[in-house]
Amino acid sequence: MPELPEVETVARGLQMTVAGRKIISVTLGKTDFIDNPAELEQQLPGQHISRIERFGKFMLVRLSREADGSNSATSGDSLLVHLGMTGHLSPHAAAEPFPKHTHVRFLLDDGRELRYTDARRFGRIAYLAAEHLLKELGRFGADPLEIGEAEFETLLRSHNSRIKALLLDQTALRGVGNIYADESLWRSRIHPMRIASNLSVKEARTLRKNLQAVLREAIALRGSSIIDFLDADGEPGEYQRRHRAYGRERKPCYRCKTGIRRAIVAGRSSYFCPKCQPAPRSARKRSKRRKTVTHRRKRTS
DNA sequence: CTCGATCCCTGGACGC
DNA sequence: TGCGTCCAGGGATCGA
Repeated sequence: MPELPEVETVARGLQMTVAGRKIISVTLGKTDFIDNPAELEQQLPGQHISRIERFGKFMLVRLSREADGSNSATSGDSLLVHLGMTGHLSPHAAAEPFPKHTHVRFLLDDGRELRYTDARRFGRIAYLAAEHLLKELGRFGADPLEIGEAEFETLLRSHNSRIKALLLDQTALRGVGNIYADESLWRSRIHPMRIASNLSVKEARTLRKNLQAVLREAIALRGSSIIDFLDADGEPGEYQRRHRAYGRERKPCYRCKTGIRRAIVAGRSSYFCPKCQPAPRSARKRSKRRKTVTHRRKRTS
């Protein structure tokens, strides 16, 4: 499940291996996850890949009509690529047979093919001219690695949603997904159902620090390989070995040995330590009768 | 504004 | 061995 660290890893790999190459042709398979497939076929051949960067969970393939994309002669057009859950983008020898679920093949001028494979097709590819790109990118929130303390504080204060939901909201912060949300909350001892605006100043600082630390450490280890994430060289990441909460249901908390719990928050599995990350009152089972019946009973299970 | 539900999609795990 | 069922989850969308 590619989140910020995994996408960063792939983008860096591609920057090393395919930046500067010219796209000769484009071959499409299934296109229901592509915004404008015909435009890919029309616009891409002849353009150069000037640079590959990460933007949230997107990869941004910057294109140029010139061989040297170093200056602003770049067309400004870009390919926006989201890996969804199971997307892969990596170069291969063009002669190598391509696997099932290979939906886009960019033939490069050095005999290789940049291939996009995605079994579930939860990903997205869009060819965007400069103006549309800016508009598209404008929908997203701050980069979690760049956001400052004051801005983070303001963000939390202005949302009454659960902190987990806020972390996952790409229009609030771009790039955080389920794994790193849970990991940063565990480190910060904050329950995923806490209301963002209710966090103390100290908690907000702690959370921002831990979120950034988790993301940086994960990038250094080339991401987490949970299901089938592989970097651009086809190598798995190592960060899954460092997970302290995510995927550890019933396993002992690394701090207090209490069994890690799993609950659905913001529609996603959320893992947390019930002792280190105390639940807010608002997280108690919501009953439609709660307004009138204020009884409390012993915790069940 | 915020929530949950639903859908998209396929493969892997699991039970029988 | 094979089949049915459930689950994973990023994101869009819709109704409450």
